Amino acid sequence: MSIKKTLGRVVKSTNMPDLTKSFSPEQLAEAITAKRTGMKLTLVDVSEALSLSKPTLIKIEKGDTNVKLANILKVMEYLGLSFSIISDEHTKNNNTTGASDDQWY
Amino acid sequence: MSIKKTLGRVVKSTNMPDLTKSFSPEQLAEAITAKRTGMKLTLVDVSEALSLSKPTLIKIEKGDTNVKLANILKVMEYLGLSFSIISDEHTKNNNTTGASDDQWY
DNA sequence: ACCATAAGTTAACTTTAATTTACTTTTAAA
DNA sequence: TTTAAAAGTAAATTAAAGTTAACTTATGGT
Repeated sequence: MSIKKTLGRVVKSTNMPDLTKSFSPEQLAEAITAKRTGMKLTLVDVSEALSLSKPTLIKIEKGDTNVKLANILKVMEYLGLSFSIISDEHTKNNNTTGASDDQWY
Repeated sequence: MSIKKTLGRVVKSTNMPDLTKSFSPEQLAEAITAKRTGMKLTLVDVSEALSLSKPTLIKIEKGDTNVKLANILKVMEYLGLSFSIISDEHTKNNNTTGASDDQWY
């Protein structure tokens, strides 16, 4: 990690988005950028710490989903973010038969 | 989608994992498999509906994180699953300076 | 206005995920 | 216990993600 971190001026410092809402890629991107800037880390700080290239990190922070999950999880873990899984219960019922045994959804 | 879906016998029908637990790739994999089997869909059903190859789907259901996020999201959306983002607040404090302005985390 | 630092872009290249096809194994219904 | 459908695996090819390195564009402090 770079020594200059403590000397660095305060950068943009994006506001934290509402994390209770259900997921969207843009929202994840915002959360990551907000966390990183809030912790006063540069893209290079993170990219060096995680051995991840800067272009990939930027793709992640732009909400591009054409990125390996592994890389996104590395970044999230490093910044103290994580997912939880939500099951949209009883919403879509595309059964042709109407059979309804053994179903919890 | 295959016509034989209504004729198919009931497959494994894995139990739904506890989604309140903190996120792990394995848990996501379990949730996806549980949802799919609960909806009585085969891997080929899903793979055809989403134009996604069977090997990739299997990687996802095995918890392999070397998969594009886009593909995982396609599957989740189709099955009625989604993420929410969690911020582990006030947990890791790796400041060297102790400076604490402009920080919400 | 200057200047250093961070952010973002681009192109050539490397690595690897994803597909295709075919095959093997497992599963459960008849 | 046969047997057809589903799950899982493997190898070869294709498509695309990831890296590197150099460059351009912001951004903010002095």
